[in-house]
Amino acid sequence: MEAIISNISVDCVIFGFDNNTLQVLLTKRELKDRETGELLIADYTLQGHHILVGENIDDAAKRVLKDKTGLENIYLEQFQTFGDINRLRRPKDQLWLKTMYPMVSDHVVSVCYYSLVDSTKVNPDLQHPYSSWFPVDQLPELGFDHEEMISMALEYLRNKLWREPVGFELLPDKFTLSQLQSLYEAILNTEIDRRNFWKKVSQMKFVIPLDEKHKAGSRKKAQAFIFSKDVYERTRKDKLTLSY
Amino acid sequence: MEAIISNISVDCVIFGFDNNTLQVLLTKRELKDRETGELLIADYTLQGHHILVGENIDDAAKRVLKDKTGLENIYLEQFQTFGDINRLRRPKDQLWLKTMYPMVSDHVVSVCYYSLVDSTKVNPDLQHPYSSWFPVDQLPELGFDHEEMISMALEYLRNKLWREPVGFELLPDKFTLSQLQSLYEAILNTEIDRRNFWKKVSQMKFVIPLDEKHKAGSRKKAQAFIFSKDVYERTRKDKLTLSY
DNA sequence: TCAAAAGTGTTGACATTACACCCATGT
DNA sequence: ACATGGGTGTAATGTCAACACTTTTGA
Repeated sequence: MEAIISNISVDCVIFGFDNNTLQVLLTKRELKDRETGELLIADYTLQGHHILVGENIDDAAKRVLKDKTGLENIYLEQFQTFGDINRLRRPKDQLWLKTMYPMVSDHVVSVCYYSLVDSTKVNPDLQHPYSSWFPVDQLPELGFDHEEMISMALEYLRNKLWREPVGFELLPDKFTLSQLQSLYEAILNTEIDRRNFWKKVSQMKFVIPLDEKHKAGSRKKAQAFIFSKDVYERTRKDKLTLSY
Repeated sequence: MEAIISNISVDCVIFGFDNNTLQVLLTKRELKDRETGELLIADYTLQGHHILVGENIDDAAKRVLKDKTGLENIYLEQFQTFGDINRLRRPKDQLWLKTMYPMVSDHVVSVCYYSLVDSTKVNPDLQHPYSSWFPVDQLPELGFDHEEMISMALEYLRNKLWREPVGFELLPDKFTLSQLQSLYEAILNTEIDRRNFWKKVSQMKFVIPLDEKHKAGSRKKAQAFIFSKDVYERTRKDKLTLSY
């Protein structure tokens, strides 16, 4: 077992997309009284871990992700560091820490990342028996300050989606326009006109139509598309306007 | 002297606006050989400090700001945490740390903030004899990874300026439209048509014309404006579009 | 009187929005 | 045959970019 740095951790908000809903991967946290068997704590937390001695924080986040999803080389972005001295001070969190990690410092600063994964590639049940997906708008009870982390991650994701084509990270390599549209609708929590969305997307040179057709649960077969990061990088123009 | 947490620090990129230029406040770092008097290190760094035991990281940033500028309640935003194990590994930085702070950990994670100040309210020479303002596009040699921090802070500031009216933090309470315009031009590094800018700004209900006239170095007196945060908060509508 | 900055409107191009019908296919 | 989602065009509106002349006033 490698040595941890006890006052710095990383937490990962792992987003996936399924059933036309934006989901978050959470891990169950349970604590029973040793004698009575009474459930003292039963809630969920994000995936996180302390950083190791000699480990970059970005690498710590990648490690957590690999451990919990089995995935590597996925979209990962640091969005905020939580360093309030009271962030672990709720009684149930104190109870959890005292019981499970008695040696860990009382003031842990957590560097938070969000990552976007193609949820068809993750099988949380196999990877980690206590993990499961929850829709972002129907979260269970959460430990620590993880609810705040998720809502802040979502805010960052929304802002990012608005400016950069990160949504594709959440879809399989090949996708249809309606999948893409419902992804945008789910993340931005809005409705989009299908024809206008089509028009917008067809201007994006980096969304490339394939010859293939997809029978994505629909009656009529829909055209499949892929996202080309390469084309995106080459054709991006950093427009600046004055608009707020 | 209060106890510090040796592996966590905050660094502040303090932006000001003067001479129609976006400026950064930097502190001189000098190290001379004790015997020969030879200058071993002569460069600049950001303002930073380790967090104290029992101190929130946001409060640590406020403390650094207060110490270096004398100002309180100013715009401050956490933008990124630097946690690479090699970030302090350049020979001159190692020499500096070994000489000045021999007890400090080798792996310091730094939580970075940028702040926006009305530079007319700061007198860095009085506040701190080794501090001075530098235009962001004419930086001196910098210690540690502070050059990267500044360029990342600038990126975050640009994105923010695009979406929210933070620029006013850099101006005196009363300002003219040409001051505001040259602020936008300096930060976004672009030229803006004066008439279009005027049109845009006059739609912003939170930029409020005063009866006063200002003789801001110009021949003709210009109208003075103030920014109302209150009006902004009440009239903001979070528009979402699909545009990148 | 003139140089330098302030103040102001119009037009064309482009982007966004709203909206309705036909098509292909699996049931 | 029909229900479901796929595919497409047009008109109205709003926003952005380009552009030139007059006014004020300090030197």
